[in-house]
Amino acid sequence: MALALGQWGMSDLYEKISDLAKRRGFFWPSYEIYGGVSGFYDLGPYGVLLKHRIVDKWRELFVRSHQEYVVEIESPIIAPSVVFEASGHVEHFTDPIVACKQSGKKYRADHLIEELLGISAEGMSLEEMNKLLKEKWVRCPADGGELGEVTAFNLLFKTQIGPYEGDVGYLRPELAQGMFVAFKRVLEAMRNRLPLGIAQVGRVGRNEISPRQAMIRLREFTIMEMEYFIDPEDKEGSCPFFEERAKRRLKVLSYEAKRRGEEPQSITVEEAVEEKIIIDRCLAYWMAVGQDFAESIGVPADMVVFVEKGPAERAHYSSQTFDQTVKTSRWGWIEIAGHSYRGDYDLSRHMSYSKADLTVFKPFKEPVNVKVKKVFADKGVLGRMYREKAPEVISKLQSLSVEAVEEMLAREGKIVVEGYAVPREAVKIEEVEEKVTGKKVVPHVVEPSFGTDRALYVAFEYAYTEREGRVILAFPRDIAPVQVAVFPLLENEPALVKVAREIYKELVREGFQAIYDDSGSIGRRYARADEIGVPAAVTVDYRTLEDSTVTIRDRDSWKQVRVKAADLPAAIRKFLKGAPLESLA
RNA sequence: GCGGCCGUCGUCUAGCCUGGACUAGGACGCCGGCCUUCCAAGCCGGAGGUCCCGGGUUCAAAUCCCGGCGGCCGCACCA
Repeated sequence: MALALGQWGMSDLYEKISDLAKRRGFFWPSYEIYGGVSGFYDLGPYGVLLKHRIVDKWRELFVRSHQEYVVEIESPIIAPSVVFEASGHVEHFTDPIVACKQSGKKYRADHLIEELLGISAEGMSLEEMNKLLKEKWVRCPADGGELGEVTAFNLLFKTQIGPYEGDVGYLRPELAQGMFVAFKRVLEAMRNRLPLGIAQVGRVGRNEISPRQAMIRLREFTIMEMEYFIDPEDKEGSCPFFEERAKRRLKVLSYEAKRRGEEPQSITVEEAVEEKIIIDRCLAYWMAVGQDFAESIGVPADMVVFVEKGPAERAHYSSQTFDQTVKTSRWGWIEIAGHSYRGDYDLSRHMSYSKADLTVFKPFKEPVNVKVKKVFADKGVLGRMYREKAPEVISKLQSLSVEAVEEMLAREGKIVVEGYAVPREAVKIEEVEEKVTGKKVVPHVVEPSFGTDRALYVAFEYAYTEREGRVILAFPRDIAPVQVAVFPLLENEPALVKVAREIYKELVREGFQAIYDDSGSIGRRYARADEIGVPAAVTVDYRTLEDSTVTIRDRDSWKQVRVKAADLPAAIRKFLKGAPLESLA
């Protein structure tokens, strides 16, 4: 069924899909009547249905089937600037740009430096680039005009919150920060246990400089993402379902192998972890779930490759990232997901910016008694010495570490805190026994993040089939936007039409996404249904009037079976779950 | 952002070079009717076009020129 690639010329398939998508109402460029704005796409009636099914598929695989550990939330698409300052996006999610004062042309400052001066601009600050361009008298390559200041073009969409210009807000470029910011609440609601996955489906915006590639690179799109929080000291316990997919095979291309020019290797999840190709068990496990997801939307197993990103290509927060790529006809291997090990970068940053405690208390199996040295102040002595200043001196003193106090006493025979002298006799260091019931840890995060629109396009590519001059969208049955079509054999036979309409209504009542069609010949209607990928077509014929049976026709084989009309909902349900057509009879 | 190619009913396209007879033609699709006992049959009728947008040249512009927008390809970019 999925012979799609290779069957078509390189750009051929894209053209066909693009036409079909517009013609039948799946997707098209937005704002067409005003000339269009690149980077934005509308989903039409069938496109939305298909997207819902793809999202449901993802939700089933990542959330529902792991519901003991993974929950879904929803957070706003606009955040106050501090959130993206903490996340590093305000600083890092930028390109340096410089404009010619004469022509107004804009250039990437780092590119000018690299091309005109032959100096690598990697890691340079804006000031450094600015200084360098001025020192070397770099002029506009187009007209020799003087260049302005180097500024950072930030890919975040900026807005203001409320009527005050100072209250800058940003449209989120990823969902992750919503989960990090809400982490404490969700953790509490889930009774403070790790591992904890927080998932979300939502729209994000990235103000790309020049987006192209139709639905593949958009300025606004939908992401399906999960932040999976784990105890960094308990890698084994962090992935309790690891065995379920330990033997799952993935095609992986490590950064080192890529540099050596090697091909991706087929390897099991277990082996990839043992051989340290994937640095974390959870990362590997969720990659395997990602593999399942790709296959569930119709991508053949060997058309999915996980490609590791190199140190310079990785995002600022990541210590290992794999792009989950899928082969497409026009754009080659495209990324449908990123799988990142984000460590504790995000939570640590939010802790320092917000001052909130985002650690997780990790109880020991049994409380441990530990002997610790503590600094005690003799309040009597200090009280008499410092009077009303005494409480401050005492608290300062006790905030010092035991080591610092011991060191100072040994060296000077007294302690000086913030200019207050504390004599030796006012300080006591004692060893006390304390009961410790656990410790606080900052969780690490594993993040699988999927682009929904890309998944939708990829599903389209692998579904697109031509047979005998007809187009069939052979989506996996359970993601088909419309599930069942109902036809009377002839359109001008009132008895057939009446029964067919009743059956259609019954199927709608039963919760199916169905269409009714009585226009044109029966063959034409089958063809129409094939073109939007309806897996099952029910036909009411003369025999229906005699014995209340109807035929079900399979989109992919064009074969039919006859079933009792009363059994239709159950039969269709079974069929959509993958039962062979013959088993329905 | 740079360079190349391109932009005509819903879709694909003819016309553009060589301006006028274009009331912009066709095919498919769509809608209505007839016919039809299972795979885009046939017949009849119908709807549907800012010829991407703006400006210029001309008596006259889908057609020539300029600018913009959008698309595709290559380079760059894509935490």
